Amino acid sequence: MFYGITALSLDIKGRMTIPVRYRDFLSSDDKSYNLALVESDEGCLMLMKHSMWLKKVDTLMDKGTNAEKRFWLGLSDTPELDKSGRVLINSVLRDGAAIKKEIILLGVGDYLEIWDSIRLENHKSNVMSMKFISGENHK
Amino acid sequence: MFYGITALSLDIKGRMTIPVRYRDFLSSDDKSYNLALVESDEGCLMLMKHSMWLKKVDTLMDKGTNAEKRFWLGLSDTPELDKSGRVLINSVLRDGAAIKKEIILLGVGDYLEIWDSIRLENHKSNVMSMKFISGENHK
DNA sequence: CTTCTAAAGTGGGTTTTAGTGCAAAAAAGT
DNA sequence: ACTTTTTTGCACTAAAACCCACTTTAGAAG
Repeated sequence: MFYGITALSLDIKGRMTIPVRYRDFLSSDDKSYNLALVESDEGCLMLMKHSMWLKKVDTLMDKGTNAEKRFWLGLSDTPELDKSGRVLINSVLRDGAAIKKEIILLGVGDYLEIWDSIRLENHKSNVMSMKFISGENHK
Repeated sequence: MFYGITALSLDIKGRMTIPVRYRDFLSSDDKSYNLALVESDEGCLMLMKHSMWLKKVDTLMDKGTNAEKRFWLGLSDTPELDKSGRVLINSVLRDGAAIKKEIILLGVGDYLEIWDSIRLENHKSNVMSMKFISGENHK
């Protein structure tokens, strides 16, 4: 299971070094280093095992909506870890999630979220102010 | 149960010495020194037993929202006490809670809160003014 | 259709920084 | 004054950032 927060930076070519503690898990199921990268509708990218992505895609082919297929099939990529443990983040997906150089990697159970560090800060303060406005402690 | 207030300081690498009176409790359940550190939405970090964190996480994996998982899984870390009774506070979490060097540790029942000393002062005066504005004692 | 060029992608080596452990020094408590 | 606890400093290690050179691709020009 993925959890934890890590600050990382992309190199000039848009590659990200995956923290060592995640590498085994990401590659465990089929001995290869195949990954999948999908654009989330919350403003980040999701990084997961290729096998997990495939399972999701299979079920969508059966009974998925167009919109779901567009996300999981269209807005995706299946990169690999290189020998140094790096992944190239497709430039289109990078732009889609406003990812520049400084990023935050969040483990959220089955997958990892890749956030532009500034965008995550904004997301956090949005969530907090939402809570404040609707919470029972207000007024 | 945790209670009480302690002032302490982080070393240059961001490590905090846990007061001795807390150490046994923090490590009692499974003989190991596993802890969990989660970013609170109130501006501090929560430090708790690893087992407590795990219980929360397990329930979230079942029926938690994305936002909740992002919080409890993503904005977390599971550090250990070293032989000197210190914990490394992850640099990203440190930044998230604006923690610099001087910190205040608050025991709040099941867990400990780690506050940047200045931020806690601000928090206290904010809470007081909020109460003044909205409370029944006003005017 | 072929060649040239620029950009994107790949691979590897080096430097820098973060993390860890140990131990001395300082501070606090008895 | 002595013991316990916390702070500080230093040395070593491992991970990630950085840098540079090579390869492949795609598009433009002849």
